[in-house]
Amino acid sequence: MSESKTYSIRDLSLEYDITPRTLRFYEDKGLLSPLRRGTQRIYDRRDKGRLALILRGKRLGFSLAEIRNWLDLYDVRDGQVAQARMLLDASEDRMQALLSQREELNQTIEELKAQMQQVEGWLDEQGLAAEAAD
Amino acid sequence: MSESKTYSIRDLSLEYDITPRTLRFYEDKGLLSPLRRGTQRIYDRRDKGRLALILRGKRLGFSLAEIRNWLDLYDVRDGQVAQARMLLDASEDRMQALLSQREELNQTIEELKAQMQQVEGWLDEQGLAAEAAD
DNA sequence: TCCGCACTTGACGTTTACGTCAACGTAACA
DNA sequence: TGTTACGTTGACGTAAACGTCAAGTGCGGA
Repeated sequence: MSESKTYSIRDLSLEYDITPRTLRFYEDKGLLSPLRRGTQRIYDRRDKGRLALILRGKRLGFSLAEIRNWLDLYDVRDGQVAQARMLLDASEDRMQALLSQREELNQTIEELKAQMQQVEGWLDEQGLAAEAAD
Repeated sequence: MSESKTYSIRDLSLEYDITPRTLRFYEDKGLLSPLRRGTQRIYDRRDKGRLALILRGKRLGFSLAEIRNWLDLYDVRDGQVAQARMLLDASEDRMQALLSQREELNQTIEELKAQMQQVEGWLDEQGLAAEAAD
């Protein structure tokens, strides 16, 4: 039973709410490379995983070019030690980028929180003033 | 002494490492509206603050259109209570977006960390095997 | 007064990330 | 055996975010 689950282009486009065009575009850019059954694309579990990574990368604001460079970091490979070292180095670079993005995100969140509290405080004052006017 | 600090287009482009073209583009899109001294743009402290927010928004992956909608949330305004309520509602929406982005970012970080540990583990095994071969 | 340099406004070009046809193949189903 | 649905490959279109000229304006210094 090596009946591994596979997906048509429509399956994936429905599940992830993207168009088939998008999937073909990602393939064209070297982000995906599904098998073919005749002329038709047939995606497997690995393709699906990569697609999920791609879409999350996009939501985090990375370009397809950056994402393509990083996708391999998630492929467990059977390379040599030297390859593994380079992989680790690249991973550390990406980790740094992610951490600094988290820093900026945290700052943005804190600042917005402060702004909101300020407006809330002002609203409370107005409420109290209205009460006092009774 | 209301000598508030101001900046030329070049000042800001150098400080934030963007081109003057970019600053004019942002103005065209309604993100900035510096004063004019004759025909020249003259940016003040508030403009500079907005620019910093714009650039951070970009680094976090938001479009200029989104950023424009959110910039006003950071302007302390002298509006009515109804205005303040709408402001708070909009702020909460944005806060939700930021929090869920942080969630995705954290997941990405955790997954990459796991991958890295896996590769490190493999490297250690190789090291031990080499030692044992002595 | 003239030079040079920074600034200005168009206008068109470019890259990224797809959308949108057109024209065709194929596979299942009544 | 049609026809209906889904799939394919081009080819061209488009929105966002600028880059890159071109041609003119204004101003402080020799």
